[in-house]
Amino acid sequence: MNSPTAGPEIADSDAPVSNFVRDIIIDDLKTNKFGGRVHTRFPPEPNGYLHIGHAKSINLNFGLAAEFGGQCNLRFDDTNPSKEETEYVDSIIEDARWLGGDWGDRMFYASDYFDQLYEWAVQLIKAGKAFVCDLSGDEVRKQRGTLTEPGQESPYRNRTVEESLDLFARMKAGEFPDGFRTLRAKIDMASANLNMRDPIMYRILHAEHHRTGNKWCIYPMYDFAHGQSDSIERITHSICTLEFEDHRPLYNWYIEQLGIYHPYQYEFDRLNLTYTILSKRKLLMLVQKGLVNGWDDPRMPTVSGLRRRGYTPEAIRNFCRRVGVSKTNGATELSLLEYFLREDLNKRAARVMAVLRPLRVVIDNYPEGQVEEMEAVNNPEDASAGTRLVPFSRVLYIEQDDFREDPPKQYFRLSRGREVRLRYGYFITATGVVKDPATSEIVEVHCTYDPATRGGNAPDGRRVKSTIHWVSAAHAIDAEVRLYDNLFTTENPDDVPEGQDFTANLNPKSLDVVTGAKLEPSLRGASPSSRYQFERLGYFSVDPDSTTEKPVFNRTVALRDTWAKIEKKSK
RNA sequence: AGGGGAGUAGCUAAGCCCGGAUUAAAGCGCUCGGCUCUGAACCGAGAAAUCGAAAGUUCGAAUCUUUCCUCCCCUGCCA
Repeated sequence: MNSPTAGPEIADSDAPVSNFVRDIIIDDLKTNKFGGRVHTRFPPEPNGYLHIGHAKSINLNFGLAAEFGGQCNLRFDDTNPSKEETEYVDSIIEDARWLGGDWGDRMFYASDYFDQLYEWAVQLIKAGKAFVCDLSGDEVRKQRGTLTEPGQESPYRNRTVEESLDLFARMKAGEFPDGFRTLRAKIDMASANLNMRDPIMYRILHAEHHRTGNKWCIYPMYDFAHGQSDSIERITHSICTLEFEDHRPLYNWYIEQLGIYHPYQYEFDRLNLTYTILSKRKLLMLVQKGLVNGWDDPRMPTVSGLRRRGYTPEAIRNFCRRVGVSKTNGATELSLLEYFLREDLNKRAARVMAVLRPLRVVIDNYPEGQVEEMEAVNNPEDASAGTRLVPFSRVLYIEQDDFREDPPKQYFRLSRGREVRLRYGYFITATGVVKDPATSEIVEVHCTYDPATRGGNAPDGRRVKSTIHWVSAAHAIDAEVRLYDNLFTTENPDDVPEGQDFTANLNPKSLDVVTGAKLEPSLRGASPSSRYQFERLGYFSVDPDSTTEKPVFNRTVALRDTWAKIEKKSK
């Protein structure tokens, strides 16, 4: 039985998990580096939907702010109008909020700062730290050098401040076509860090921006926008992923040259999950090619997909906390995520009986036309969930898997001559089967019941080895149930033979639509997105496609299945 | 000698900065047992780590030094 009070292990599970970013913050608080402030930000680019990797970042950034009494902003990194759309910002807001992100009124856009960024660019030109470059994209690439060789300085590098100022103003005024000129920082073409080889600050892009419309035809690069945005928002700890480590010197350079408030960047490892792809580009490809049914397909690792699948924000949050934050790149096992899902659902999901693949059971000695209402516990983990009544009658459905004509050893369920318990019902014993003469498939099982075992207990104390679930045929609701399996068949979907891509590892059996499922009548009118445990099967939630006439359930995750393991081993 | 990161049980990951108080945490996974009207949950036990390798410093090294190995990131006018 579960204890009603929070035990030590529950307190432990809420305790913050030590990580290096947190340690840095604790240090900074100790040395009063930011006057006791902790201010983070979650900075998605609105060019795709959020996925569970972003959830890790959200959890880190908002979690750290909350733990130390600070704040966390939501900021859209929207400096590239050609890839960004309002559909994405809407979904990001919804998803980040669903995950528990609370940014108060601090929702910003890098595009809010375009005017300021432009002024800062002018400031750097005036200081001789930036210049307008007339080189084409190809030429810039050629002159950049390689990993082992230094680059060459642009012939425009030493043009006068006045000329650069004039040209930059004309870039802004729209006098030049896309890609015709750029504004570049004057740093060091010989730097071993490619990001420091006179990086481009602004490029010409005659594209409509989702927020600023046609006001601008020059847009700042990420590097010239991100740190300054952090600075404007007085961010203390700017936490990003590992691939930006190389950018940190540039992040610092801009801030130092500008002489503005200095936030500090720290990098952590992005989340990888086995059997899962977490790349916006690849996820977008799955959507665009119709390999899944949209961003919120329940097989997708997107936040909207997980939500539709039936995940809870708490489960995701606990997972993120447990997975930790470090700088090692590896892949977390999907089973860890599923563990936290089941842990949460076990506490909150009402139990209910549903039969996915029905097999008719006729109880020969049960009075025809009789119906009894059996009392069933809604949630053994939560006494306050109460009980409900489930109708019992002469003809029932049980799971096809729960009857075997030739039971293997260790199979405890129903077979001819064996007695099992119908949960909250009666003990029944199988007496015979009816087969389809054409296919010799079992279509019906005949049983007898023991009237003394009503409710599921034998007064003589005799035991059965198994309890199975059932639904009264006359009272059952028909439903569609969608069973999901991993979207990919391999732990690392990117592990493919030469010349193929990750789609080669797509699991053809990732979706199994069961149309003839039978549900107990209490499920009638179950509200959208509500969650249940179908006893002995798993956790299920109502899909948005569901209607009163045609209920649709998603299997969120199956229950752990020891029998499946035993069966597999004996094969 | 391009630069930047990382290597602790199957996975994730504490500890490393400030060497000894840890028998090198913990969770997941795995194995076994108990309990049970869900083969679930729960409870208990267990296996599992030459701390990437080697050498050095030291009374003492996962922690300090050196060398080596492996993996990841960087040559977008993407973020």
